[in-house]
Amino acid sequence: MNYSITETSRLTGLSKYTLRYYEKEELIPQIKRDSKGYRIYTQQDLEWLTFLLNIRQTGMPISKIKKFSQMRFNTKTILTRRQMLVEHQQNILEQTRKLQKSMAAIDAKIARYDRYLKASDELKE
Amino acid sequence: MNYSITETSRLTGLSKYTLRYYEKEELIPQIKRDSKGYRIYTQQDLEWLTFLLNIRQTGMPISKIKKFSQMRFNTKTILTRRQMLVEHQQNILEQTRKLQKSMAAIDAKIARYDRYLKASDELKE
DNA sequence: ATATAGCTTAGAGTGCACTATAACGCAAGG
DNA sequence: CCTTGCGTTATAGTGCACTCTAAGCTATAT
Repeated sequence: MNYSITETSRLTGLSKYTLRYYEKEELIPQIKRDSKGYRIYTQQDLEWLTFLLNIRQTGMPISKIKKFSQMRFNTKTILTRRQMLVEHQQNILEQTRKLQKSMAAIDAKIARYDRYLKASDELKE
Repeated sequence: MNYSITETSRLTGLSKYTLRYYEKEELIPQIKRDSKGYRIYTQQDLEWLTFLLNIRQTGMPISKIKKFSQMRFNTKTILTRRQMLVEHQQNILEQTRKLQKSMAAIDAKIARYDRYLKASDELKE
């Protein structure tokens, strides 16, 4: 139920450096400490990190994630947070369109290569 | 049929700085010059830039685009180029999966918000 | 003729997101 | 008792992809 920074790093794929950096940058709350002052990540912290990772990996900048995270424990901010997420969904859709367009362009180029390869192959028969 | 750097910038959305940078970095060939030494982009240059933009915007690093571009006029490299593009398609598929996963996670969070908003709204009736 | 607006170059600066270093502390195992 | 192996902090460095500056050169418009 509780995890050290090493375990959390392994579970999330984020380096220890990054975990400390995210905490300093207020992307995650101040993590609880044990008697030695070591960080103890809870299940809730892990879930939060997992969500952050999703939005981070799809391009939400640190600065926005920071704003979003700072509103986390204030229910008055729910509409604002909702709006931020809706905007990020628009962003994701835009990225998806770019990926599709790029995929199609590459398909076309590969098809051209294959026609060339087939044609030069036939010369050898 | 031919374009100045300003027109090319407008047509591609790349800044003039970036166009010169791409040329210096060999992502595009040495562009033809007019009597004044100004760059003249041909239709073919534009098409190449459009393709580069597609793969760049989907995350292919400059270093790889450079390798790819340098092979462009050598038909012996077609299989290598083909392989690079296939690998980039794998990359695009992976990105697509991440976008979908993130989209689903955001959907779920928005649904949570909406349940909260609905519940607190009902208290006011 | 001179201001404006375009172009050139080499090289410096920026912003982002990490990533690493230095210098240190503690506590359990051989 | 001291090495290993965690942890801490503040701060510096890295890599990428631009982005801009400085200094200068034309050609056309007023």
